[in-house]
Amino acid sequence: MNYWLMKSEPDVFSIDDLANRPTQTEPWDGVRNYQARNMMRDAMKVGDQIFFYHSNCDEPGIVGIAEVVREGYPDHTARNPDGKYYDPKATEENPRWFMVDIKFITKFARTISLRQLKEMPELVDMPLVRKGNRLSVMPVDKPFWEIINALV
DNA sequence: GCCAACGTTGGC
DNA sequence: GCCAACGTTGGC
Repeated sequence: MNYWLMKSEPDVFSIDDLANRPTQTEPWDGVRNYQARNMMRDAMKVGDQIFFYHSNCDEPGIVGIAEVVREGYPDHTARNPDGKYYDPKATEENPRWFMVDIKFITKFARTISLRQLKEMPELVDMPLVRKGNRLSVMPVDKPFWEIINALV
C-alpha cells in the first residue's frame, strides 16, 4: 500500500464536500499537470491512503484522510468543450489526462496546519514543506505518513 | 494582492 | 533543442 497527498482548494471542493457526497466518493478531475497525471494513471492503487490537503485558504494544511477506490482512467472533463478543464488536444484514442476516484475516510478534529508541519525537524525532507512545491498530487513516504498521523 | 517558483508554449 | 514569454500555483 502506498500513501499520497492531494491538494484541493476548500472554496472549490473541501473535505466536507467529499463527506457529503451521496457515496462519499469523487472523481479527481481537472488535474492538468503531467507529474500528477502520471501518478494517478500509473501508481495509485485501490486501497492507497490519501492525506486530504486544503490549499489557498486561511489555514492551509491536512484536514483528513481519503482512499483510492478506482484506479486511473481518462478524465472526461478534458473533452467537454464547455467545461473549464477542456483540452482540445485530448482525444478518445489519446485522452491525455487521467484521474482516480477517491472516497472519504475521516476528517480530523482539527487541521494539521502547514505551519505546524514546517516546524517539525523530522519532516524537513518532506516535499510538501519544501519551498515552491506546486504539485497537487504527491507521494508521501510511509515514515512521514506515520509521523503526521500520530499528531491527530 | 503580491510574488517566487515552477511548468508550458512556441519561435527560431 | 534552447530559451524567452507567459500562465499557474499557493503561501503569505
